[in-house]
Amino acid sequence: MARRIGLTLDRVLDEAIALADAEGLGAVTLARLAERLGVRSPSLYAHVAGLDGLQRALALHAAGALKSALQDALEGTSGLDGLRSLARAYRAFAHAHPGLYEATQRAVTPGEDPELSAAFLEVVEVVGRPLRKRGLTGDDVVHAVRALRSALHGFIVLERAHGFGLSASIDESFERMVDLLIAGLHG
Amino acid sequence: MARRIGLTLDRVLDEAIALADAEGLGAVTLARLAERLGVRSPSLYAHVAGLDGLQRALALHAAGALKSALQDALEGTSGLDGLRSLARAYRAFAHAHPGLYEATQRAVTPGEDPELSAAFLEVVEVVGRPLRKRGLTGDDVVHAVRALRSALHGFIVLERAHGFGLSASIDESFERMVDLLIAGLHG
DNA sequence: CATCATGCCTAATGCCGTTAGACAGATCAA
DNA sequence: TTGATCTGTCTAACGGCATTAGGCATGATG
Repeated sequence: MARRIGLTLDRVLDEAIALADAEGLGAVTLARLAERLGVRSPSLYAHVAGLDGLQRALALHAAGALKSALQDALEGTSGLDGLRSLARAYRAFAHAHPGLYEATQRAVTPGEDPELSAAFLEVVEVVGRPLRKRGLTGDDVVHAVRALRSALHGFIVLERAHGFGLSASIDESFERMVDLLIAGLHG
Repeated sequence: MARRIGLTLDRVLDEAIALADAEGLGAVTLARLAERLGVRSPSLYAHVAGLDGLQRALALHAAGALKSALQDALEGTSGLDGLRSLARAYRAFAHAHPGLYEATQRAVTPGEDPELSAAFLEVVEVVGRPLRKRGLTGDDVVHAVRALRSALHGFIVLERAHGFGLSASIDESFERMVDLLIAGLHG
């Protein structure tokens, strides 16, 4: 009976990512994933620590992907351009990989899972880079990064939840918000 | 056998709210709710249209409660004070009623459920009030409200998910972000 | 060729939401 | 008071989900 399918953590993760991006993180269930992989759901436990482990792996992968996207956006820019480019890349990533971006929101209580915490921290560090370049230091950076992340993340969440009912252009709203942030963040 | 418990939509909702605020919206299941109410879960269907209906009712209630809180915060303020008071009230509501605030995030696809859409729109309208008072009109109000909501909502979500790892004061981060927004929003 | 580890399987458990249908108690008409 | 009807709760049952235990064939290893 159909043994040794050749399942692999990477295969499983790839399929999970595809499913998450196509139908949302909530659609990523072990049962559906197994079906897509031509396997029974208990078989997945050989590669992943249950649903929770899968979601954690997704979050880890998502953090790395987001970090890369932001780094790329910063490449060859300077100062204000960098901040704007970063903001656009952030939203572009969320649009291109909605499920992965969702995975980024996984709550991680302080003590547990230092690896995931570190991965998230690396993303935060990249966001802070253009701010430090502009001369911010110490807690000023932290506060500024928090404001930036809040605005970007909030915008994306509201946008995806169809929270912007009125008819004005959402793209323009985003650009204006970024203008506002850049201006306020010592521009 | 134990008939006519006297269950009521309000009783059900109150218990659901208590559960949501105590353990998060995800903990609000028909099974647990029924147990708390001393009833079997199918009995809830006489009062609520399944889990989805319950969540919708929670969202509706939450929108009303948030709107009231924001209106109260605006009472007797003017201009800049109003905006700051509103922002603080927004976060205070999310802290005091985490489950209810979570219910506020229910995604509602444009066409369906006009009643819920209208309820959410009323909250948005209150947020826009101090901006209109300061002379903003037309799309300027819409864009400004979107920026404001994004920042406030994003901050709250990140805060609750323990997304602010570093040690700087979260309260100060919030005040600074509000400063930034007020300054940028034509202050 | 014999052994063993591994990757997949089936079976079973328990939780969940949901539906169908029975029934007791309240309400109301006569 | 009696009897019919309505309604809120119940039990039973189904299907989907995650998860665990245990079996077994295949591939790797000596």
